[in-house]
Amino acid sequence: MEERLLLAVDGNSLLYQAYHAFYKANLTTRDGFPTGALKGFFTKLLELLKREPSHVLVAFDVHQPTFRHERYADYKLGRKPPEEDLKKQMPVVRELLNAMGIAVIECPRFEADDVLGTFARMAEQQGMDTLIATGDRDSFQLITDRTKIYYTKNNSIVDEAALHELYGLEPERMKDLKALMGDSSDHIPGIAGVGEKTALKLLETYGDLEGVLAHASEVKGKLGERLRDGVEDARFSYWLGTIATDAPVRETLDDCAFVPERAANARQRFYELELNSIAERLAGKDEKPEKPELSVETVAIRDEQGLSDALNALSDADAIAIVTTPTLAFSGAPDKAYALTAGETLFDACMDEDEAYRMLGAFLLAHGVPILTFDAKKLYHRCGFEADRLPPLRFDAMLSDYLLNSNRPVESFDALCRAWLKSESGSPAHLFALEPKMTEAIERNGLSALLNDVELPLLNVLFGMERIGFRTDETVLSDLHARFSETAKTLESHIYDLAGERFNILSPKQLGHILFEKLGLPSGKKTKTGFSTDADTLEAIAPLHPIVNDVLKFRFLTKLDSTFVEGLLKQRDKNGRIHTRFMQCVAATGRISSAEPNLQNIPVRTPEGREIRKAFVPSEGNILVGADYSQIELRLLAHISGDAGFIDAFNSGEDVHARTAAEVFHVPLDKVTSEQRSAAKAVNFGIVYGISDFGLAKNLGVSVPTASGYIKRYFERYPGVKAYLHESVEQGKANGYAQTLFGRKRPLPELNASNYNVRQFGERVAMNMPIQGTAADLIKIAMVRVDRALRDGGYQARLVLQIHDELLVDAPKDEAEAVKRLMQDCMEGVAAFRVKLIAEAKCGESWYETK
DNA sequence: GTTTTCACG
DNA sequence: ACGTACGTGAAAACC
Repeated sequence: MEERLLLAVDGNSLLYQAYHAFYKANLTTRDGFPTGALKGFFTKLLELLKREPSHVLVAFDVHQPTFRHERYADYKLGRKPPEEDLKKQMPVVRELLNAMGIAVIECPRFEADDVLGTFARMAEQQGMDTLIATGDRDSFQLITDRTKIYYTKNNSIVDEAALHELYGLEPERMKDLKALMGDSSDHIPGIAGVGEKTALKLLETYGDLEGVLAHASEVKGKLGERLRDGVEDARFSYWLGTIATDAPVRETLDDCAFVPERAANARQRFYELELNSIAERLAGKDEKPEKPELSVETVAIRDEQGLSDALNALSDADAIAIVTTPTLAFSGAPDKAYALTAGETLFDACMDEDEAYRMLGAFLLAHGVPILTFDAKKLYHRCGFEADRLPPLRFDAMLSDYLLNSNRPVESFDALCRAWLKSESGSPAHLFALEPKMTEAIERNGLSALLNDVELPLLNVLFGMERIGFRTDETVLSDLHARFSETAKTLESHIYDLAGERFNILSPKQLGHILFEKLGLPSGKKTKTGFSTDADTLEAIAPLHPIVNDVLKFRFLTKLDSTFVEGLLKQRDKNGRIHTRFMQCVAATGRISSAEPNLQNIPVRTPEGREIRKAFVPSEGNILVGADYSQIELRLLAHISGDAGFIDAFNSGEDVHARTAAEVFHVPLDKVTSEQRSAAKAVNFGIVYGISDFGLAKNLGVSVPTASGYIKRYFERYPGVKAYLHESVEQGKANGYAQTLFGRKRPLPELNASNYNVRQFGERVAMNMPIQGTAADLIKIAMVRVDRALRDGGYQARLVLQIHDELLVDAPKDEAEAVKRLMQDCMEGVAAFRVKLIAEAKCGESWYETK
């Protein structure tokens, strides 16, 4: 007959032991969920399962008073509640056991060892052997010829013979031993003054407890006295120390039947808990485990000592991988990581994060160790680095991902890991796996130069610009605020008078109601929620009612005031400087964007708005130097299309829009009217945006056929441009992406859309991206060169702002002229095209003056 | 959280 | 017959 074995595990005992064994390892998941006890528990359990038991059960105490409590209220009062993070793991143990198909047995009012005893006897009656796994010596009383103890404290098997060797006692007499000596940890009193030695001696002499008590009068001296006084205590202790073998359990042995194949069901859950070593051991014999790319163990850092230990452990690492979300975490090797645990977990003893970054930063600079990270610029800020002393950056996953798919703005490191690895969590250790994968993709797509020579150096430049900030003049801003808000207030009451009631002018809904319903003005286009009230619509009806211009003016002034004046005042630091964030991985074309605040949309087109630029001033004793490219996108269009006529239009050195007008309208250059020039300018821009007659008509305020005629004549005059635009779309369709001269790519999934409008959009993107994107590449390269030239030349001057085709440098006055020339040279010399690149530079006491 | 409007290139 | 310029970010209203 087949050998049958019951493995009965004391869940509480094993879990406590596992918890304390792994406590020092600070094992957690990436999110900070503690997993040390789980790891210890299941490692041991798996070891036990190697004995191939036919039946397995894990018994737990029920968190209710046991029947012994009821009679002895003080019993075990001294026992501490489980620590917080052990508590968190308790339900997970049950969940995992259930997933493995292992019986979890609890018996109300009985303890785990009572359940073990009960099942051991049940097994014996069925002729089965039992192995009880526990770290509790009390269980030794359960030993029989069929029941052995696996003593987890020293991994030994205790059977009758072993027990005899240890104590010289039969299993049954273990209860007697305890009744005499007591057990402080279990609050079993025993007989005062009787320890293990004495108790063993007494039992040797008199056989059992009753024998000892019966002969107490024969014992001389102090000991005899104690025995006689302790009869009650001893008998009560005997009762307390007796493990039940008849607990009213509902489960039967059949419920404990164990099917090893079923245990593999829990594998996924173990992976989720990042207990990969256990998950792998659970794999069935034949099947290949569906293993994540990496198996990482995360060590929690709770305090400065922990951090400094972790850093010490990495002092010889070749590279350090760092992520900053959800908390700081780093790694020196693919299989191990360290993470600051969030404050609410684990005793609330999380160290101050800023201090952690300072310590990490100091370590990185001291060791000069290359780093791998996700968003290095953010990391530099958090570490408090200076732009002239940065650690070597080996890999920035955010930048690489952006170059590989500019259509998909990078949301998070977690999302990136999900996309590139089969991993649920964003462990810093995963960067070691991402680097080769993404670098290979970068190389395969011809993006290495763009990454290494443009984006990575630019990252440092942008960091410096963000860190230094742009000085602002509070007086200018508060004066403007006073002016704008006062004028707005006057307009507001004027509007209320004209409307005959008060309402929220800024609410399109309420404004629409007043204008189009109450005043009966003709409504133009509609939005999905109602009447449109945008500037175009209102300008069209302005002559019909005086309220309209007031509304436009009111909206204009409140926009300037709230978005810019007030917005900027809120963002000034204690030195009056504004630190924008340059977003390097947002725009699909490769441009940089600016946020919090956006310094790339400070007004310039209107006189009132332009005033705001007077608030942007150089540092004390300095001057601002501004330099901007002239018509860079159109020049690129000329170069890329190779259209001889268009190239001539630029190289003639004349006003390109006027020149275009002359050619398209067949008039001498000096006879071009301002309307003709505007039309030509609009067509030029339209080309860059991916022309459509409708869009041009709308922009110029002419009929669609008229606009269509302009485009037709433009293409007749510049056939190379027309061919280029056609070619761009064809290339886009063939490749699935558009690209710049420097190889930057933008995927064009829109070209395959079933929706006509989406496809049209894709075509315009295909036409626009190479131009806008190449211009973005050019100024990025120019920025790297300007920054390098300033540093290499020993200048104090520093870049402070980029606005797509314009750069601003904050320079000491005595450097102004040199910096001006340097900027112009760097910008114009960034590439040699068939059309010369022109950059114009100008100094000023404020940004207002540098135009 | 989404929509509308509008500032810039 | 369709509904349209390209690329951004921020404030306020609205739901």
